[in-house]
Amino acid sequence: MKKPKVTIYEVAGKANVSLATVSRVLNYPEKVKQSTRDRVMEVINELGYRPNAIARGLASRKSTFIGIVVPDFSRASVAEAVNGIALLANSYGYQILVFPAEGEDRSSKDVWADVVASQVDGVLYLNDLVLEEDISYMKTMSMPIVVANVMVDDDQTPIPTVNIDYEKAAYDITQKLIKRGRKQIMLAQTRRYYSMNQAKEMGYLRALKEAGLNPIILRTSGKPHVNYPVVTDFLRNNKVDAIIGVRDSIAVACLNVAIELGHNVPDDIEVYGFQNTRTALLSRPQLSTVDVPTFEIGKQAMEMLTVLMEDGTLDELEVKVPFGIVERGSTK
Amino acid sequence: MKKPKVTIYEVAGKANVSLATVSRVLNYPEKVKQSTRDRVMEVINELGYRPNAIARGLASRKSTFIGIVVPDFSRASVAEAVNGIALLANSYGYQILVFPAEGEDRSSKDVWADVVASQVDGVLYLNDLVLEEDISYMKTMSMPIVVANVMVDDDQTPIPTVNIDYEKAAYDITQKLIKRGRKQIMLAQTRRYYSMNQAKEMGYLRALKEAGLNPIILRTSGKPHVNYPVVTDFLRNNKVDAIIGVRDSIAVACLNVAIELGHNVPDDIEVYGFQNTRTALLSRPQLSTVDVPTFEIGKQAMEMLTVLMEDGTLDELEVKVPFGIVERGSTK
DNA sequence: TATAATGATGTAAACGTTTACGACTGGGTG
DNA sequence: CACCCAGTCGTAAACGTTTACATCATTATA
Repeated sequence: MKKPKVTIYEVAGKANVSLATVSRVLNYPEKVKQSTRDRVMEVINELGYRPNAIARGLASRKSTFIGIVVPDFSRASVAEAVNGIALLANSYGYQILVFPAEGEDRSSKDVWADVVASQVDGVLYLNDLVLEEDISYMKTMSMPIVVANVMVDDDQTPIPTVNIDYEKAAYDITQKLIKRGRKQIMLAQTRRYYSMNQAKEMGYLRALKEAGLNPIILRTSGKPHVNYPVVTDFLRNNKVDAIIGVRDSIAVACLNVAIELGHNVPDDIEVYGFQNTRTALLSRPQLSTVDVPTFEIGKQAMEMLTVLMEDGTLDELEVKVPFGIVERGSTK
Repeated sequence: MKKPKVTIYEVAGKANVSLATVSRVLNYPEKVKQSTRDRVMEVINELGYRPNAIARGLASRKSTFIGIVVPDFSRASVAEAVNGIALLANSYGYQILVFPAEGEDRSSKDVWADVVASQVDGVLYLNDLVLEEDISYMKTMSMPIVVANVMVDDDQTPIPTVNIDYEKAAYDITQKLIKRGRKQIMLAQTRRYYSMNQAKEMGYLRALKEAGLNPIILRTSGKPHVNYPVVTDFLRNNKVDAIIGVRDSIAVACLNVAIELGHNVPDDIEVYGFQNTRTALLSRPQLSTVDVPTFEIGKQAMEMLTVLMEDGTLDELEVKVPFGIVERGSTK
C-alpha cells in the first residue's frame, strides 16, 4: 500500500552515477553524454522516479508555481479564463496555486501575505471586482503580476493587464442602436462597483452624448431573483426602446420582463448583453451580445506572465484582445 | 523594488533566540514561554516575516498542499464545488493546487504522475466524466483521495465519494410526473457517458417500470447550438407530455423548442431540469429542477479529505448530501 | 610530444525550514 | 543537601533537490 517515494539518490545508485548527473539529465540533458543519459532515463522509468517538486523549488529558488487570485469560480468570465490559464501553464511546466479572494473573514492583507509566503514565481489576478487595496498591494510587490479582465485606472505605476476594450464595445453597440433609430436606450448596470462595468458605462455615455440623447441607467443586482421585480417596476414606469445589460444574465432578465409586459422583442425593444455565455443561447429570442473571448484572455495573461517571469520586463503593458458582436434574435 | 525575503534566521537574530524557538512559536506556541513568545511575535510582525512554504514542506514532509483534478472550470457543478473547497481549505491551512485533466495531449497517466510529483497531501477528484483509467490510478495511489460529485461503480476497493443520490432524485421527479398523469415522459440525456447522468437514467427507468410505462430517451449533446435542431426534430416526430433534462441547460433547450412548436408549458408538457443553476431562473417559464447543493458537496469533500489526511481512515466512505426539488413554472 | 581546450562527471554547499535530542534552569521532594 | 522532574531553549541533523566548482579524460593544437 504505502509506496516509499523514490529519490534521486536511488536513481543515481542504480545507474552508477552521481546525483548531480541525474539532476542534469532532467534539467540540462544536453550536458550529459548520450549513453549515460539513456542509462539514467531507463532507471528513472524503471523506478518511476519523479523529482520532488518541493525540494526542487527550495534548491532552485523558484517554485514553478504561479498563483491565481480569484474571487469566485462560478462567474463565467473567470471560469473560462482559468481554463485558458491552466492549459498554458501546464505546457510551460507551471503549477497553479489558488488563492481564494472572497471569504468573509479574509482581508486583502491576508491574501497577499499568503501569496508571498507561498513562494510563487508569479501571480495572475482575476478579481473583476477591483479593490483599491489589492491594487496598492500589487504595486508594492516585487513579484511578477498580471491582471486579467480587469480595468485598472491608469496611473503612474502601471500594472500589466489584458482585457478587451469594454468602453469601445459598449460604445459600438450603443451606436448601432442609435443608428437604427433607437432613442430611449437603457443601461442595466450592476449596483456594486465593477471596473469593467464602469468602462461599459463610459462607452454608453459617450455614444449617447455624441447623439445628443439622454442616458437611462438602472442600477440593480446581478442576481436574477432580486432582478425581476426591480426591472419590472422600472420598465413599467419608464419608456424604453432598447436595453443594454452589462451581463448576459441581466440582459436576459430584462428581455424576459419586457416580453411579459407585452413588448415585442426586438421590434419594440432591442436587447444587447455582454459576454456571450451559454445563457445567451437559452433565451427566447436568443440574445445578441458582445463576445468576450475569456479563454483567450486567460491564455494571453498566462503568456504575458511567463515572459515577465523570464525576462522581468514586458514590451506591451496593456494588451487588448479583439472582441466581437454577435447579432441574434433580440436585435434587428 | 526588490524586497529581500526575510528568513527565520533574521527573526531569530533580532529576537535573540535560536531559530528553533522561532519555529516553535509558529508551530507549537504552547511550548515556549509567554514572554519570549511575545518578543518573537513582535519581531515577526515588525519584519513582516512569513515562513517559506516550500522549505516548510520539505522539512516537515508534508506540503500542506492539496490537489484538485478538474476537467473544466466552466461547468457550473465544478465551479461551485471549487468555491466550497477553497473556502474550507483555506481555513484548514491548506493550499490548493490545480491539475487540469482535460488537455488534448494530456493522458491520465501524465496527470497522476504530476500529482505524485507535486507532493500534495491529498487529492480531490472533480471530473464528472469519469474515466475508468483514472479510477484504476486512484486505487493504486497511496494518497488520500476523495471524489466529489461523481458516481463510482461499487466495487471491491471503494473510493471515498460525496454526492447526492442522483438515482433517487431522478426517480422522485419521474414519479411526481407519473402521479400527475403524465404517460409519455422523455429523458433528454447526454451523448457522452457521464456516471451521474447514467444514475439519473437508472432512476428514471425504475420509476417508469414500476408504473408500466415505456421509456423515451433522446441522446444528444450538451451544447445548445447542436441541441436545438436535434430536439426540434425529435419533438416533431414523437408525442411527449413531459421532459426531464439531465442538465438545466438541456432542459431549457427542450422547453424552448416545445414552446416554439406550439405546445404549452406546463399544461401540455411539463419540464424538469437538474442542478438548479442560474439558467433555470432565466427561462420563461422558469425551470423546475433538482437542486444540487454543489457548494456543499465541495465543502463536504474537503472535510472528508482533511480527516482522511489526519487519521488515514474514514468512517463513512460514501456520503450523500440531501438534494431538493424546486418547483417553478415549468411544472404544475 | 607537451600543452591547452573541451567535455563529462563527481563533490559538496547551499536552499529555509522542522524536530529529535540534549543542556540548562529552578523548584519540589525525600 | 542530593535528587528528580517539568519547563525552556539551543544544537545540529535531516528533508531532496540544484548548481558552482573541482576533477578527470579526451581531443585538438602547436
